[in-house]
Amino acid sequence: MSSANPKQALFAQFAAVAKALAHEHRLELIEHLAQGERSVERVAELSHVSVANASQHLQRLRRAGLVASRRDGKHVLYRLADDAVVTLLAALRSIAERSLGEVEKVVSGYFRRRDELEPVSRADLVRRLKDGSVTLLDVRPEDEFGLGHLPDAINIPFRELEKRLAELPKRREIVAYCRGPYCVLSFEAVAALRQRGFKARRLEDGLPEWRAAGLPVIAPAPGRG
Amino acid sequence: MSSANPKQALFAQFAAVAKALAHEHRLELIEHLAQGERSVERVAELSHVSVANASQHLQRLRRAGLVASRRDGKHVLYRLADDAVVTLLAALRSIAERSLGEVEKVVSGYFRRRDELEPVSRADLVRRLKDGSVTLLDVRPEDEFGLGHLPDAINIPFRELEKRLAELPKRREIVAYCRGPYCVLSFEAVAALRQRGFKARRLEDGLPEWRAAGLPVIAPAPGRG
DNA sequence: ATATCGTTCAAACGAATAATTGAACGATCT
DNA sequence: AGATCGTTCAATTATTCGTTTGAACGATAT
Repeated sequence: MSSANPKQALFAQFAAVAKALAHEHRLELIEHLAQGERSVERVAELSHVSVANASQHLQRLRRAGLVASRRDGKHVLYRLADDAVVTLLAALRSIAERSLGEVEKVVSGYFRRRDELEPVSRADLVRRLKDGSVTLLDVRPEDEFGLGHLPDAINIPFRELEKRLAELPKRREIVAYCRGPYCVLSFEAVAALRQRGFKARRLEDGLPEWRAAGLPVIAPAPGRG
Repeated sequence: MSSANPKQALFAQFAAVAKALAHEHRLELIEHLAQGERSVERVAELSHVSVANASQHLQRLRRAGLVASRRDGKHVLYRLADDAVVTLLAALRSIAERSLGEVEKVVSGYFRRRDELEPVSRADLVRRLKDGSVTLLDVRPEDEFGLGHLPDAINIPFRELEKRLAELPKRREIVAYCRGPYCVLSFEAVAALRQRGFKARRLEDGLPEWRAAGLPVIAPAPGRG
């Protein structure tokens, strides 16, 4: 009987955050911002929406406290306000995966034979990096690598992978990672590497999850900040 | 370049779950269902909405895979589809607390002097229960206790607390819990008990969080199921 | 200053969502 | 069968949300 009014206010605030997440474009914007700071124009382009539209969605996210922004010359750079946002997205994903059969289908259909590729967990990777028994490969585009990457990772964007196979060890196991659980780059990379006779596996997570877990990330050189 | 279409579908599914959460009434309905199975009429009453309205909200939640329902005679009983829903709500709460200043104010204002009451963590409680050094007190209404409660807990609804102080130990520490982090019952109970000279603290979480963590819960007698 | 470029604002329209009402449905009891 | 009670459905209205358009703003660069 006690908590009528303030409780309402509380739920209203929680709902405000949920509302901010409740649009596919905004979720995609967040995923891109999870890779690092981005200008409005850039995320608009990555998400295939108009600049004006992206701008409004980003402002909505900012009002909800999910992202923050700063000005850098002509550009306004947006970023996640908090790594906990990645955790929230992971929880959302977990529910969607568990309860919605369709997602399962999409995942297992498009991200083919997911299990066959035996993903490596974060904890495993940490161990293997310590004893030096793996080579860590970041297959994202060069600019995203520049915005932050895992320690000891080498960067060969997926598109250049075939040309640059010589840079990779033939015997040692290779662990590839990219943006996150639903980014296809590392799937494709592992498949390609295996076909060429390399020993390759995927990291289960991407950079944002790694960072959200509090593990060290090589930050960008503080150039234009 | 690779993941245009299926990615969209994925984000659309995630957004569907977020949309289901994006209404304060639905969040409140979920909180009540987190206590255990409830009829439409009952959650409508608890949430102060009309039955028809609650029914529609509940169906929306069901479509999103967040809750499930079954028929029991005249009644339709709803429950959470998955304990992971509690985890998702916790993530939502954590973001809202961190990023929205207003929630902080509400919390520290209404749930007064939260820190002074030194909440007990789940892990702590498990340890203390093992060595038998605490009495565990459930201050929720009797019917909610009946729908599920922590092992070894005794039930004294908050409204009866003053009348039934004799049932509580004077020396041993008492740990009180209720519905969850934003339920006031345990705050009030601890304050009241301390004023009477009892040694009392709050459990940090409520029943739903306990259950979601995979810890054992005394289930209701399978009477009308 | 003027031009240019990235971002935001304001207005407008169509689409989706929420709450209310009263009727319909389903199960139980007499 | 008929009555009753809890739940759902269908239709309505008010409100909110999403996208587009074109203008306005702010920070360079010439």
